Parts: sequence; C-alpha cells; structure tokens
Amino acid sequence: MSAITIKDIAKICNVGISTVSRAINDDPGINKNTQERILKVIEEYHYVPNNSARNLKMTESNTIALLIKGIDNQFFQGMLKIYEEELKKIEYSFLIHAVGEDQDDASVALELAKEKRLKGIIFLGGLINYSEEKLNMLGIPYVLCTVAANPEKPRHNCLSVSINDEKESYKAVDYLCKKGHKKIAIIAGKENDYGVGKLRLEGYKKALEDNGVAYDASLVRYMKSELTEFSVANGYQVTKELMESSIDCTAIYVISDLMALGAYKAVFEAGKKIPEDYSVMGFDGLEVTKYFHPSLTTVEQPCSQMVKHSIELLMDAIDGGTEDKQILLDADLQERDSVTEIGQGA
Amino acid sequence: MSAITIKDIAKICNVGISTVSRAINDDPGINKNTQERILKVIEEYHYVPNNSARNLKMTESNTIALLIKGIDNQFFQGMLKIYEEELKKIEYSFLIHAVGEDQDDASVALELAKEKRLKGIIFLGGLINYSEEKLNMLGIPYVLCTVAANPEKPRHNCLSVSINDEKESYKAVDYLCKKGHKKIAIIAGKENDYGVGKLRLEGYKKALEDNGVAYDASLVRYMKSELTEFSVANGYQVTKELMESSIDCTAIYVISDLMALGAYKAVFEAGKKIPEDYSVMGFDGLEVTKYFHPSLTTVEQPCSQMVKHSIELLMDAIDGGTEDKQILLDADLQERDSVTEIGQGA
DNA sequence: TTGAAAGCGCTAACAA
DNA sequence: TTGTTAGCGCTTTCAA
Repeated sequence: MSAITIKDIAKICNVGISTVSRAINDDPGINKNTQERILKVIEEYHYVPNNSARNLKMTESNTIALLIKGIDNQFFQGMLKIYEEELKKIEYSFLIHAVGEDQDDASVALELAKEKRLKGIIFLGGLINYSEEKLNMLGIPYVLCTVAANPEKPRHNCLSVSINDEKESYKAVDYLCKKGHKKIAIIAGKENDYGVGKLRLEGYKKALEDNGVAYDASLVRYMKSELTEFSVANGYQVTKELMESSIDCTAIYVISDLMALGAYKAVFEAGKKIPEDYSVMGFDGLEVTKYFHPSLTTVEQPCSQMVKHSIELLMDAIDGGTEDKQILLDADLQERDSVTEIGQGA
Repeated sequence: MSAITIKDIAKICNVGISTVSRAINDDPGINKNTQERILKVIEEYHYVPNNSARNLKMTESNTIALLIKGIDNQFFQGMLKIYEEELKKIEYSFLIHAVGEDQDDASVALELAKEKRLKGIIFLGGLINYSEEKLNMLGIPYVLCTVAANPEKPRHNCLSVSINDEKESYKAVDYLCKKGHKKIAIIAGKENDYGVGKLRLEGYKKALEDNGVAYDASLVRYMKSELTEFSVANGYQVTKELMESSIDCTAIYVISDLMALGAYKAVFEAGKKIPEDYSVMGFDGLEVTKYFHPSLTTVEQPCSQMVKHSIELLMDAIDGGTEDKQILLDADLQERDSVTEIGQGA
C-alpha cells in the first residue's frame, strides 16, 4: 500500500518519467495518444502526484494566498465568499490559509511563501503591530486588507485597503447626535484594545466633542476580556450591566453588529423597546443585521470594494507596478429601524 | 533576494548541513553551543526552512488534518474553536484545510495526505455521496464528523461521529405535537436535498404520523435554490411566502437556526407574534439562538462531544485500533421561549 | 516526440 | 559530536 509515484507509472506505461510528467501537466509537446494512454493508467492506479515534490522543484507557481487571522470572525466570513468569486476570475490559483490564534501571521506567511512559492499574499485581519521588516522579507508583494489603519501613524511602503475606523465611527455617533441624542453609551472594545476597538472609540469621542456633547466616562462600557471578543455574549453581558446600572442614556452605539444582537437582548430583557426607549447603532454591516428586529442601523463596510481593490493592488504589484499605495474606502451608514429621532426635551 | 537555504547557513557557520538540520530540529545529539551559534545565524539571516523539501524528505509527520467543506457554515465555525482547543492537548500537530465549494473532498484529501504525509484526517461536513473506495485509498485513518448519516443505509468500514438527523428531527416535531400543534409548517432543505435536509424532513413526516397528524404537502416549504443554502435570507424568503399564502398553521419548524432568524423576521413583518401566533422551532443549537428574541427553542447538536469523540476515534485508529465504528450521539432539545402550548380547540 | 539526467532543499543513515 | 552522502518525487533542460 506504499504510495505510487511517477516512476511506477512510467514503468507501467513503458515510457520515461518525463513523458508521464508531460502527460500530467498537459505539456504541448506530447503525443495526444501517449498522453491519453498514460492518463488512463494514472486513473486506473489512482496515482496522485506529490505536491511537495512539485513545489520543491518548480521555480515559480501561479498561486496567491489569502491569509486569515481569525477565521471564526463573522465579518471575514462574508469577505471570504467574495474573495472566492473574485479570485476565480483571474489567472492565478489561490489558497486560503487560516492563521491560528497563537501563531504569528508574518512567520506563517514567510513559511507559506517559501513552501508554495507564492506570487503574492493578501492579509485579512491580524497584524495589529506587524513588523514591516519581517513582512518585507517575504520578497513577494502583499496587501493588507482590513487591518486597522491608524490615521496618526499612516502606513507607507506597503499596499493596503481599509476603512478609516475612526472616521466611520465618528459618522455613526455624529448621526446619533444629529438625531437629537445627547446621552450615548458605547459598547467599546476591550479596555486595552489598540486595534479597531480603540479607533472606533476615538471616533466616538470626537463626534461627541464636535456636537458639543460632554464626554461621560460612565457611558463607555468595555468588552469583557474573559468573553470571546466581539461576540454576541459579550455584547449581551456588557449591555445588561449597563441596563442594571442607573446610568441614563437614550442611545447605545455598539462597535460590532454581532454584539448589537446581544445588546438587543439585554434591552428587551430590561423590558425596554428599540428604538422607543433606546436607539441602537451597530458597526460592520453584516448581512444578518437586516433580519434583526428591528433591523439594525449600522455602518456598512464596503466588503466587495475592499476585496476588489486588494486583488487589483496585488496584481499590479506582481506585474511590477507600485509597491506603495494605501487605499482608504468609505463605509456606508445604513439607516434602518433601530434608531429614532428624539425631541429637544429628552 | 534569492531564498537562502540550509546550505548557505552551513557555509556561513562553517559546519555541515546536517549539523544545521540538527540545530533546527533540536536533535538530541548536537552540541548545545554549536546549536546556539547556528540558531543565532539563522535568526540573523532570517532563514526559513522550506516545508516542501521537508515534507518530501520525511517519511512521516505527526500531523493530522481537519478538512472542512463549507468553511462559511456557522455551525462548523463553532466546532472549529472546540477542535482547536482539543487538538492542542494531543501530541499531534494539526492543520485546518478548507475545501472549496467546487472541489471534491476526497481528491483534496488524497493530495493533502501525500503532500503533508498526514497521519489522519477528520472530515467536517461534505462527502454527501462519498466514494468509500476513494477514501480508503487514502491509506490513513479518517473520521467522518457530522456527515449526514442515513439510517436506512448505515455506514460500515469507517469511523464516524454524527447525530441521527432523522431521529432528532423527529424529536423536534414530536415536541411540537405534544404541545398541541397540529398544523406544523416546515422550512426544509432544497427540494432535491439528499443530505441532512432530507433526513430532517423524514423525521418531520414520521413524527406527524406517530402523532396522528395528517401530512399536508402545502405545509412543506423548500429552501430557495437560488439563495445561499441555510442562510438567514433563505429562511426569511421562504417564511415570507408562507405568511403571504393563505396556509394556516400554528407552528413553524425551521431546519436550521440561522434560517429561523429569517423566519422570525418574516413573522414579525406579517404583524404576528412569536410564540403567541406562531411557535418556532430551530435546529443546530447555535450559541446565538439564546440571544434571539424570543430565545429560540431548538435541537442542540452535541458539538463538544462530537469533537472529542472524533479525535478519540482517530487517535485509536492511528494507534492501530479499530477501523470500523460509528458513533451516533444524542442531540438535546433546548426548551426556550419560541414555542408555546396551544389549547385543544386550536 | 521522447528519455536520461540533473537537481529543487531537506533529513537520515552511515562514517568518521 | 560532526560531516558526507544518498535520496524523497517531481520538473526541466538537453540530447537523441
């Protein structure tokens, strides 16, 4: 039952191994009859080429990889599908590789690039405090997609596609303010978050300031670090505590849609209504938010665009184009039914 | 920028390449000083071993793979996390590999097994009409996890862990009947489904029969094949049409939790209440169903158990144990707030 | 149109 | 404790 190799097939077919290789790879310079004969034997003996040997030997592949940190992240799930569709359209083959929670994205990328002789890499998530040096050692083009962009420390010498989390978060809170809300609670990231959580909180603060609303620290509720980040359970727990406290507010801004569902539950359990008693605003624009009841007003990230731009950037770079371009996309505030205008006297 | 190899490191360190290899692999028979010196150079030059060469050369690895068909399936997402935790505990390293929608699981498994010299494989999902022959050609133990088990055509000569979809579905519908429901609509799988969709529908029919409720074809609503399978949108659309038809029913059994959220929305939009106007029953037991409003009564699959058993089975088989054992686990009906009892006169 | 042969980068005997 | 060497299974010159 030891594995059958190209050599065995060659022997069986009474040809050289290079001829078998040609048959497998559909080399133009092979007799069609010979090829057919070999392919039949391969089929019959269930021969499967060893990819390790292939990758080792080939000087280059036509493969690009999608490296995902946080495969269980709902938001990436949606993007994955778009990537699959878009990547089908180009002449490159691609592979999706999940990076474990405890692994270092850059190291994984390095290994994978060598192993598969990748032409390029797209990073989805992760790389919070990535080392530019390490990434540049990849020796191949890469694009950072949806990796938190800090506007105060703009990136350079890299390709990236993202939204301005601070600005978009500002948009959300500004919208609430314009709707007359002055007491806006925020279900924020973990207290020591330096990624999107921090940026979205910054946007909240700025919007409040610009709207002449005093910042009130008691309205800022951080995610529980003992619960899964950005999870429904986390949103529920934090909002529940908000409801149980005597804090007074008219709107709750939840920095991720999934947590907003948990927030809904906590509000309902407190015997309150959305949006009559509390307006709720989400962030991300997950498809599922349309089916919340009431449907969730949220900031929708331009997933489709992000995917397309990131692929374009990578293709350009592979073809020798620019290696330094940061694309910042606008998100889209979706007005739905979870936010209501409140009167002046509120 | 051509890639640096073990040879280069050997030259730089003035040692043989096997010594470098020993340093990398922490071979017991190496001088600690030499090793340290080599490791330092490796660090300095950012040398990364080529896994293809490694895999090719090594006669065996200590790796098992988790092969997932339908990485975007919410249900698998939850299991993934449990797998990550459980697999950390054993002495094998593991990799998660997503099988594309258009790829054949068995072929992917075959390739991967060769490429990585896998010790074993766990299949998550997929393999609806798998070829036993092809799978056995793997030459390594494998476990089928949550792959629809047809009770009329029991598997043999394989390792599997699953629930009896028909029986558990029966449980759900029987529960509804016992609660007094006689007009129970089902949001089923696609019309030509031969996997869990069909089995769950069978369970529905049997439960009805055993409870003396006449089967009414107009109460069976199939998933839209033009929409994503088991998606919220699909559940919404199908339920919406049910609401718009003049069909009379008191309960709606949705064969997947996510679709149930869509069903909720359609019911609410029709101006109806859950469970007052319609009782709703789900299936799968996703964590998020606790946060539905009202919380969803559903059949919870024993994910944690499935994961543990599948790993155990695989370990046993690798250690030369049995190669033929099918484990059928019981699911757990979670009574929550979306189902109510109705009077005799209904 | 084909086959022989050289290696891709690594590990694992085997010798030293 | 180390170095030399023979492949792992494949692709790809090169020559026939």
